[in-house]
Amino acid sequence: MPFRIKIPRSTIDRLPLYYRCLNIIEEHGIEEISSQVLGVRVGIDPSVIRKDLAWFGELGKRGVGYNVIYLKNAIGRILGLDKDWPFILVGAGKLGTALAEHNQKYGRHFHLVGIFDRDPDKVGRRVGECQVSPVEDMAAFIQTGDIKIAMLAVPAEEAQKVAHELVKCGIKGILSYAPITLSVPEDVVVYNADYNLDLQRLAYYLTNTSQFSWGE
Amino acid sequence: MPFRIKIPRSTIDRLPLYYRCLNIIEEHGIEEISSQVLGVRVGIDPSVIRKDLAWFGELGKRGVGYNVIYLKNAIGRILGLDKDWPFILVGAGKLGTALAEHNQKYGRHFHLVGIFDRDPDKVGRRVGECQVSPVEDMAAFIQTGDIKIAMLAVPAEEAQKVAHELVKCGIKGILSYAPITLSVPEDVVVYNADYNLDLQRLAYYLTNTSQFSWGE
DNA sequence: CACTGTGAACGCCTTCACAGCG
DNA sequence: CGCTGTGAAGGCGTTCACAGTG
Repeated sequence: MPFRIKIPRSTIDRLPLYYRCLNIIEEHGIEEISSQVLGVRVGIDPSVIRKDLAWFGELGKRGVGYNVIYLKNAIGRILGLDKDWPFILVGAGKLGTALAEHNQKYGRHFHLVGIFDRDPDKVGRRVGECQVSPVEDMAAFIQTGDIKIAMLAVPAEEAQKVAHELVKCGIKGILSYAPITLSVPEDVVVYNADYNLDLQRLAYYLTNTSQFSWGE
Repeated sequence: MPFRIKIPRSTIDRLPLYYRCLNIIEEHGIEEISSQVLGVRVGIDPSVIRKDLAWFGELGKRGVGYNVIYLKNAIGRILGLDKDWPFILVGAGKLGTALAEHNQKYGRHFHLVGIFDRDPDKVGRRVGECQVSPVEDMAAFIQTGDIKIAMLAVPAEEAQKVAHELVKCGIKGILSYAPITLSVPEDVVVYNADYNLDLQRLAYYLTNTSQFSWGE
């Protein structure tokens, strides 16, 4: 159910924050929540929340607030979390390995189904619930499995080449831990998870000590 | 050298992208670069780059472009990378451990100087170049070392409590891998590195296949 | 002549205030 | 009466076009 109108990117970026928060609120057994209270929890202005949600219809009840479970599910559907997203990991180094094992705990809607590495020493190793496969098998795997998402945790030098190959195989979304800007076609989405970027942004705010600012 | 005027957050968010790119360009031995060419490399519109840089003075030469090394250093200074940033890691689980070991390779301006964990089994273990210390030692360590940055890689349940403690000890910037929204005072900056957020945002764009969008 | 620096126009997100409903 | 949904106002970053300069 793609949406006709163009939703602001900033809205989309916030939806996962709401979603994450609603999960916790649900666990607390709370059934209704106002944009006010939710706002405090996620650190976002209530009117922003209402505007964000309004893009997708009337999700709340006037005079009452939002039903926690209903809203959570609605946002889930909007984000596309009503289906399962298989994804692969390229690069089974230290970071890649950790990501793979870490994933077990959290990913409810995202399932790591394959790990690939160039290094023959790593191939065959068991990492989390997968076994590392040689990159040569990657293309076929992506295509037969209809995989759309890839995590990229290879060294800078290889990242662009790998990204290019991923795209060629049909990958449409890349979460990249590589410390370079990837060049990809317009219909492919890249998110940058290189944490040095965030550290540097932190450094800026700590250096220029105004009373900024707030996360995400 | 804090800046008087309020620089747009979006500008600050892009500076590390420029910086990262300029490092690579420098390695290629290129000496001058135009906003045009840099724009292609970082995937950002040239006029945005010029506007961003203009906040900090006249960094380029009209008719010529930007001197790569000079610009790199200028951005480095702006971000506060002319000094070293020691930081600590809290949480020596799978992810924390990987981050610690990964850090060796990249961090030029950020140095991991301490790792803390509650679990006695993990305390004493060697991770990267540090040894895991008990959380009880954390407060003293932060204060005597005048540490300002912390990476947070503890389970969701503990994250808020730990964050609170970090702030109390004088931490001003947190890079959080915990899957919750941290509540911190206004003068503390939090960046969210929980990759489930990014995966969900990816899922949105893949579900609502317009010809969006672009990374970072 | 090439490319930066910049004021002005534009467009978009956020803020605000209140109308609409339960 | 409380809180959402929403049009209108405002603020802010981006885009544009060109003046400025080596």
